[in-house]
This record gives sequence, structure tokens and C-alpha cells, in this order.
Amino acid sequence: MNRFPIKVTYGIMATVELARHKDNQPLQAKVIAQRQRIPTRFIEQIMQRLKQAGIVRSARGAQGGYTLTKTPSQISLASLVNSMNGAQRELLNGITDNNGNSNQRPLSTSLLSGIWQQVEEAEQGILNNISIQSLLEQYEKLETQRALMYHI
Amino acid sequence: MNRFPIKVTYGIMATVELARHKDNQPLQAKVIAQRQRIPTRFIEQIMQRLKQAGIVRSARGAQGGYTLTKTPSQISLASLVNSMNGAQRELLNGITDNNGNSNQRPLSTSLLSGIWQQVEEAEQGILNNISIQSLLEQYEKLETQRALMYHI
DNA sequence: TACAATTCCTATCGGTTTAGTATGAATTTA
DNA sequence: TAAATTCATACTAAACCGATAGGAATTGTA
Repeated sequence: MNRFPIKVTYGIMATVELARHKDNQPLQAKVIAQRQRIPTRFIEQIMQRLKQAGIVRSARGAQGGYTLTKTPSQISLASLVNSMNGAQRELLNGITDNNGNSNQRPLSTSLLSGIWQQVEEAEQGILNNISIQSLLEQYEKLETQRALMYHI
Repeated sequence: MNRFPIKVTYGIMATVELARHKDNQPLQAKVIAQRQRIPTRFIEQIMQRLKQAGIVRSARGAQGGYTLTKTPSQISLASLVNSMNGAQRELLNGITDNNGNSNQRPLSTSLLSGIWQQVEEAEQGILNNISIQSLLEQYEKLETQRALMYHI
């Protein structure tokens, strides 16, 4: 039922944790890992991607960590999904889309590319209208709900 | 730019070929393979999936082949995409969705599953409104266009 | 009835991606 | 200088993707 790799979820939740953090002070990868139950070394890699995408900035050394570059309401889910998606290779090498010989591409491609694009745009449309801010609010609501559950 | 594996495209194009075929007479996998430039042994597997999904029926032996079970306008792109998508394992083993212990699923899952579902539904909405019939018409239009190109 | 054509079944393969683990260098604060 | 932290790079196991392979089962036809 989940169309995205888990690292997308991890990237989103890391961003939510940064948004929750007081006064946008640096938050360490280790802490995010603990709070979200993500392997520490794995979240480190994910933070690199978020940094490359310009969503977070980093501070090295003791008392270092990550901070958001924008306010939570300025960060869309779309930007997160797009930064986390895609293979390593593509990101490193740059996308090599051979637009030459477009005349001899199969008819099936001509037939379907417009449809795939429509699907893509529908997805982006949804994800563009969801901000980390709104996600954060829902998240805290869920937390208190769960807390109450355990009190009964 | 293409969010679906090529076998989805192959499945769609195979169905379009069946729709083009006179009077819904049996069409052999080999012929589909030649017309669409798909490896023969690969399209055979794809036809099995289409059969399992109830989109085509098969006739074995000499003069055998595949025919559509419905008219082209009754077949939606959604049904094709859904039948071709998903790993082998899932299809064979049946989906084992452990709905037990849903209480201890991570909060991130609760947070995001609704959104993934929204995306899914948007996609299905688009694909449900495109029939093989309309695809067939566009396909033949493209063919004559390309034929004209070569005459200039 | 033999045979040729066809689907059907199952296994395998090379390459890529995913989700992680491992090792350690570089940087920064205290 | 020591400790904490990010950063860079490489590795791994499992799954997935796009195929290829061998052969069994079925069926029309000569």
C-alpha cells in the first residue's frame, strides 16, 4: 500500500523532528534516530540528502547537528519526497536523458508518456499542498491520542 | 520520468494489440512480441499475468493464442496497471498484511498512510478513466502520423 | 496417430535499488 | 588535546527488474 521507499518516510519524520525542536536549535542525527527508531548510520545518510536538497543545514563538531533552512510551513511534502526519491547514481552523475533520437522512440512511449505525466502531476499536486507544519500538528495530535489510550 | 516498470507498458501494449486484432481472434504471444519489439519469452510471462487478472483468455495448441475477455472500452488502464504491478512473490504467496499488532505500529505510519492513500486514489482516478479503446484510437492516429512523416 | 504449434510452469541470471552496516576522516566546541 | 559531531566512502544481503532457458502440457491438423 506504500508507494514510496522507507527512506522517504524517514526523511519526512526527520524533518518533523527538526520542526518540533525548540527554536530551531541544532538537533543531532543520533537524537532523531532514537526518537524515530531509525538506525543512526542510516539517518546520517538521509540527512546528507536533505542537506543537498537545501532543506536542512548542518553544523559539525560538538554541539553540532541539523537545523531547518525554512519555516515548517514553507516546506512541502513534495520537496521532501522529491529529494529522497531517485537512486544515488542519478543524483551523483546527473540525469543523462538522451534526448537525441527522439524520432525513433517506440510508439508506446509516445502513447503513454502523457498519461504517466498526468499521474505524476496529480501526485505532485497533492504533495505540494501538504506542509511539514500541518504534518507536525497532526503528529502531535496523534501523540496525545496515543498517550491517552495507555491511560485507560 | 516513468513511474512504472516496463512490464506495465508491455502489458498495456499487448492488450492494445489484442484490441486491434480482427474479430477478437486468437493472437499469439509471438506475434505480439514481434509487433511491439518485446522479447518473446518475456511477453509470455506477461500474458500469464493478464490471464490471471481476467483481462485475457488463452487457447493452447496450434492456432491458439490470446483473446480479450471484454470489449476494449470495458478495459481500464487502471486494471492493467494493477495487474502488472506488484512483485511475483506477493502474487504467488498472497499478500500477508499482518493486521494484528496495529496498536504498536509507528506513529509515522499513522501520520502518512492517509496521504499515501490519497496519492494512490488520485492515480487510480486518472487511470480508471482511460480505456484501452481510447488508447487504441490514439495509437492508430500516431501510426498514421508517423507514416506521413516518412513520406515527406 | 504423429507432429507441429502453442501456452504453461519453474528456474535461473545479471544488473540495479533498497535498507542498512562499517570504517574512519574532517571539523568544531570545550 | 579530547570529545562530539558531520561527512565521505565502501560494503552487504535481500529484493526487484528485465530478461533468458528448458521443458511439460495441450491442441489443431495432416
